[in-house]
Amino acid sequence: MSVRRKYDRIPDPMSRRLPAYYRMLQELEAAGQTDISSLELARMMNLTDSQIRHDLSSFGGFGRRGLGYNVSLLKKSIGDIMDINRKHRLIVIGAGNIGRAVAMYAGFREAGFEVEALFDVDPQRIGVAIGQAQVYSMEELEQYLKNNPVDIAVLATPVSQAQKVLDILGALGVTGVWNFVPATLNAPEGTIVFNVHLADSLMALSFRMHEKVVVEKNEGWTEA
Amino acid sequence: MSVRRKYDRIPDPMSRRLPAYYRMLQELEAAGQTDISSLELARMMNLTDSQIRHDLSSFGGFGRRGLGYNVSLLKKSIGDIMDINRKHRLIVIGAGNIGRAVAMYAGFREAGFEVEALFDVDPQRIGVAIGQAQVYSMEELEQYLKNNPVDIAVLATPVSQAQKVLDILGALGVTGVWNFVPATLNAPEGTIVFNVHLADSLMALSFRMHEKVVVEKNEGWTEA
DNA sequence: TAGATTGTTAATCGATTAACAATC
DNA sequence: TAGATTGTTAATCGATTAACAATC
Repeated sequence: MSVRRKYDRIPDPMSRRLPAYYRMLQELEAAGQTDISSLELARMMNLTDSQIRHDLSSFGGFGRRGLGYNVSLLKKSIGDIMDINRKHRLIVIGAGNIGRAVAMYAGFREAGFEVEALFDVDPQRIGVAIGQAQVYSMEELEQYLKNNPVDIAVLATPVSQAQKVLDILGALGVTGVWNFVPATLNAPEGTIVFNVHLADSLMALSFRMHEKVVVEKNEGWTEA
Repeated sequence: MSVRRKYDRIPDPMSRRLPAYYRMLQELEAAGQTDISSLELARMMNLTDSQIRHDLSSFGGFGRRGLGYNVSLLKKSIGDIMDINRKHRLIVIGAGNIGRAVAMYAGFREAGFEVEALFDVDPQRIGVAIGQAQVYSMEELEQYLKNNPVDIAVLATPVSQAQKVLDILGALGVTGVWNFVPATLNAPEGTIVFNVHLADSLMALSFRMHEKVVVEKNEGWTEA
């Protein structure tokens, strides 16, 4: 791939915007829009046009001066950057509520992220089919990974087991972990862990709701 | 509450750290640690001690010079700031995979976020019990909200229905929405919407995994 | 008291925005 | 060509880090 990059590592705020660009371009493509300017896109996404041009040009110019960006081409390019224009194979560790919901959520499959197997220690869960996949015993994990290389493991165990399982995954060569366990984990060398702390976002919502009320009730600083 | 605040609106990066502080303090409290310095906390959370002191002092000094911070007091204070030291009543709109998983996830209930009802249009789902709650018809939503004021609505409908339902929620006076629908929605006036785009974080993980490989294979810039 | 560690201000760093030449 | 809009550099803004006086 010949994408120009101006950073050693893309800044985090910018990497968070990439999926948002992609989603918006998907919507535009579905709506049949073929071209878009940075200004239009900015209005729809609550960003500035300047920021959009800055972001996109840092990957190397997907637009045409005077004409704007081609929706399909830009979507394809951003997809390449994120490496999502191919199938990803996932396994899920822990077949509880969260693990099952991830395995059954059709949206991921549509986006090319396919859950191929789940693993659990509970004999009640082993052998059960969840969506397109099946629950295996944790004891089968090592053999499974030898026969079926996976791209990403979804971590959805109880908190008490999470670090141990993460270490095992790292030792077995899994390089990407999508972690739903609300614990502070140490990533094994060579493994990237992306944390989804659902309760955190719920707290953040509570905080903003509360803050809003305080600000409305009492303009200016609240001094101790 | 007499929390000192130095900002009109707490900066977003800082508001993201508040739940992380809270979670870490919970772990420390559970482990029986009574006091902690900004330096220790920084090491455990991969932050700088300076940032921690800066963050905490902006809410108004919970520490004691020479001694550090009291774990329980700090946890309580941050809980007050986020307004999570009380029960929150939730309803879930859409009793599909995600809606059901949220309703059944014990972690939220333990943190004081209680799902009291779900709503759906599918007659097959109506009347079914999910965790501690029950699925009602969407037609019952308005009456339900009149009788049972809720703090937060979880939006987990199909994409096609999301904006319509969000507008209804706004009109019925719901001030906080925790949105799991992967669409770009317009928040009704007076309603705070917190978006959880699960697919986005999966794409972000894919991006970082891909970026890492590129960087390792080829130091320096890749020019077009 | 001496040592430790906070709270706070100033310095630095990095991300966003503004401006405009390049060019379709 | 004239108008539009990108790509890119410079200016600004905001967040993080450093430094150290205050004080437990």
